[in-house]
Amino acid sequence: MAKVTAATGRTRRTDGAERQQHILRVAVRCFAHSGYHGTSARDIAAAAEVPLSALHYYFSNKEELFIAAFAMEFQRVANQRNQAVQGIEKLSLADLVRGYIAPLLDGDGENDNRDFLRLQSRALDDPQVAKHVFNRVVLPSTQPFLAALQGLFPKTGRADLVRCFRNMTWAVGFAPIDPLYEALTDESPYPEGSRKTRALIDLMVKYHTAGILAVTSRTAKS
Amino acid sequence: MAKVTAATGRTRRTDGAERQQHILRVAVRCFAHSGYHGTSARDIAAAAEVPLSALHYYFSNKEELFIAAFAMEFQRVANQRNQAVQGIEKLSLADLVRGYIAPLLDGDGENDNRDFLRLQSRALDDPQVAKHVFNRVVLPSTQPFLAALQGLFPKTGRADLVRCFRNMTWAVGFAPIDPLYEALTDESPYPEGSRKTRALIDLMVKYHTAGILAVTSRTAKS
DNA sequence: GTCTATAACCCGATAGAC
DNA sequence: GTCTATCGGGTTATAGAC
Repeated sequence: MAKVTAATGRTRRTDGAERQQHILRVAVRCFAHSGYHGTSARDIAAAAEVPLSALHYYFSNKEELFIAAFAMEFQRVANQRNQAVQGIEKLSLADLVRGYIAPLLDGDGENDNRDFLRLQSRALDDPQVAKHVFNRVVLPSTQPFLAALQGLFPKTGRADLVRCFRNMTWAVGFAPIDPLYEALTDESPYPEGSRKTRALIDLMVKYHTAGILAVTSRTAKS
Repeated sequence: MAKVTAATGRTRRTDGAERQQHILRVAVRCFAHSGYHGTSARDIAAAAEVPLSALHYYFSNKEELFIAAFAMEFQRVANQRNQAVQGIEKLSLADLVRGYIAPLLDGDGENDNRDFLRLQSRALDDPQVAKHVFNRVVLPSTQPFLAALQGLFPKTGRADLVRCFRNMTWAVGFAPIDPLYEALTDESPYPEGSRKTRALIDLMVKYHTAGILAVTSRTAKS
């Protein structure tokens, strides 16, 4: 409603680039909560306290806004991941898996990653959006992990390694936001406190390390 | 558009119950493809070649239509699953995992389960719909599997077993419809032919059996 | 660059004839 | 039970004043 602050009489954010960032951050929250089709541009404009036309000025349409918001959020998490993995010279499988999983589950201290995880699942809402997002943003960032995995298991076919990688991706992506986990255990799926976070990370690392090992150990026939 | 067949001059389906079923089947396809918010009631009516008001006559509103469509599809798959598991007296972990995974991936001969898997992911589109669908339909059907798992690993905490179960669920649910698998391998994520289907089932059984074993083998500390 | 106002269209749901 | 027609309100996107 009120798009003007009492103090200045001007709009909430004065600098253009900063306002653009502000819109993106709000868009992440809105899209993460209600999905692509479930969020209207008006919802985002209202939540960001900017007029609707500002969204179309900075981002040509709703689809581009979603992709920009997703790309920003994905890059933030990818940076955390890169920090976690770099510096380790000779990676073990467990280190590699932990390097992928841990940043997703314990955040960076300031903001947790629930909105990112939800947003990632929301990218599937629309087939065209999903195609753009996966091809432009997600796909390139998978190459380092897959290359490292292939380096550890040179005799395993790439398709099988991709299956393993995606098993891990989907499971970790939904674990902290799983509505059924809550219904089945009466606990939040998102771990509260560093102790529970560490326990969940350890569980996931154990599970997926063992899964990958089981698939790669005998690659030929069943 | 044309809601009337040339031959009879009457609407496409004459019997009421049959028409209701027809609408449900079409709704599954539509919702599976475009999601809850991405599919309009008009889309479904047009695809089913019935007037829009027929949807509101048989199902009071869009949300109930989605839940009915989901419940029908879920029950079909649950029946396949029960057939696969029953008759096995003393289940091994691998049998249990295979009993869960195989029906999802090889269908029942007539129709494959891709629409079901997509529909399942679409149930997350709207928080309220997700709550209804998970609590009313999905949650009760998980009890037999979880109870059997707990029977195999009585010393492991229930929360950890639920984590394992959901790791498997998410991974298997998205493996056959994963857009990134296609982008990374240039192959369809849905296995074509019985040979590839068997290979995928074997891979998934191996992966998740090993994952569950790794988590349950030492339950105390890392 | 930033706003208001509005165009052009689509949505779910229902009234009421048959 | 089944249809057509429509209501009231929502949507994305843009035109045009400032």
